[in-house]
Amino acid sequence: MPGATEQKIIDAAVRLFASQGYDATSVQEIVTAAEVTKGALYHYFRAKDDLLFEIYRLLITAQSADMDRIIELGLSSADTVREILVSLVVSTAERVDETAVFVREMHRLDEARMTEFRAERRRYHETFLGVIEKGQADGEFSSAVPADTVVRIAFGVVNQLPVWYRPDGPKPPARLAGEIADFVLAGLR
Amino acid sequence: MPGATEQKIIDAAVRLFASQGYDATSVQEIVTAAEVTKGALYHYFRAKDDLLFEIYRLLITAQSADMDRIIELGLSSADTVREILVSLVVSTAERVDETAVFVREMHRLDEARMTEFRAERRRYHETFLGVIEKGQADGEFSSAVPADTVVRIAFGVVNQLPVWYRPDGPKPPARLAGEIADFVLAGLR
DNA sequence: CCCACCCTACCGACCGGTCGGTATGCCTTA
DNA sequence: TAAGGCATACCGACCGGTCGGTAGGGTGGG
Repeated sequence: MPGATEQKIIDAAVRLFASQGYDATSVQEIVTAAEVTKGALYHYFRAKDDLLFEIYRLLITAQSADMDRIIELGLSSADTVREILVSLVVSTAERVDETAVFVREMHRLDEARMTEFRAERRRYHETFLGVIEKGQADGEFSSAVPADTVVRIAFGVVNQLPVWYRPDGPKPPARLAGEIADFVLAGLR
Repeated sequence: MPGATEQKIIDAAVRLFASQGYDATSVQEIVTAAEVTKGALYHYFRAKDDLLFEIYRLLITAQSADMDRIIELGLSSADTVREILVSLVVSTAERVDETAVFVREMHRLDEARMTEFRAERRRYHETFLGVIEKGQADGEFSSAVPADTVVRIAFGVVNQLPVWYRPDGPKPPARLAGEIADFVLAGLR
């Protein structure tokens, strides 16, 4: 539960990292945009890359929770896949900047944090994979295309979303999410 | 037709930019890796970001040419889509580093070059879009999901490929490409 | 045949400037 | 009056880019 100053710093960092990149954004720019000073930033964060870590943590925690919640509903495989995709696309559209930073700058994490994140991503990845494999085993989905490729395709669109999605574009996020889910499910028949 | 020294510099730059990012890679690192000196680098390139520009140019030129060549074959919509996807996935797998740099650092181009690249990308994008729309108009493809969403999904996988593809992984590129094409075409029925 | 001349390719010490991070102390609130 | 919650001034490392210089091969006049 970050305080007001902490939150202002993170918000400014996300916005600047998303538009210019991590290295191209100086600490001075961040504090100026957040209307605080360097003293305040280094009071709350030990180093610049703690900001990156915090951004990732917030994003991945929220997404993991969403997926777990959906799976516990115990829907059919098709409905589970649809719900996961829709929730993922909608929540990604709501947080395009965070996602853009995450996708572009993940490799800048140090060894320890990288390992931690890879484990979390892997868990996330394999949960979704499990849903599709179950649907294939039950005969609800076709087995023509291996499940891992389907997962790659699904996450591919989502992670590229910050590249082309614009909040003021013609299609609202919910409609986009529906179209993407339709297409993936069509491919699974 | 770059000379040996020039080529060594570009190769080193691609490798380093892909693994550490553009800003995190110093000119000194590049020349050390390429076994040349700063003098040599600045003899061939006016500035560090000329290297980025050159990397993008090589990549996009090759891919555009591939797509044009396939379209001129005059195959059915389904076969054209399949050929485009297979060629794109295979050529991207062959140049994962270039693609990783392209996807992650494109926003660092200056205004003029950015405009030029957006135009080229748009053309590329719309050519593929045209193929799918034609298939839908002919009744060869379903119109359930709008063509632009399909294009986004297809380019999404390809651009995310550098994140997970490993040349020494279990699936050879051609097989991966086939699976992806199968899935997209299944979604278009 | 040779030597003066030149030109391309390359070298590496150096510079101005910026950046992440720190040291120190004030000031408010409990 | 102690303790967080900041502000300000500053540091040293490093970075992209420059610049005076060199090595060596081609070439043309004598």
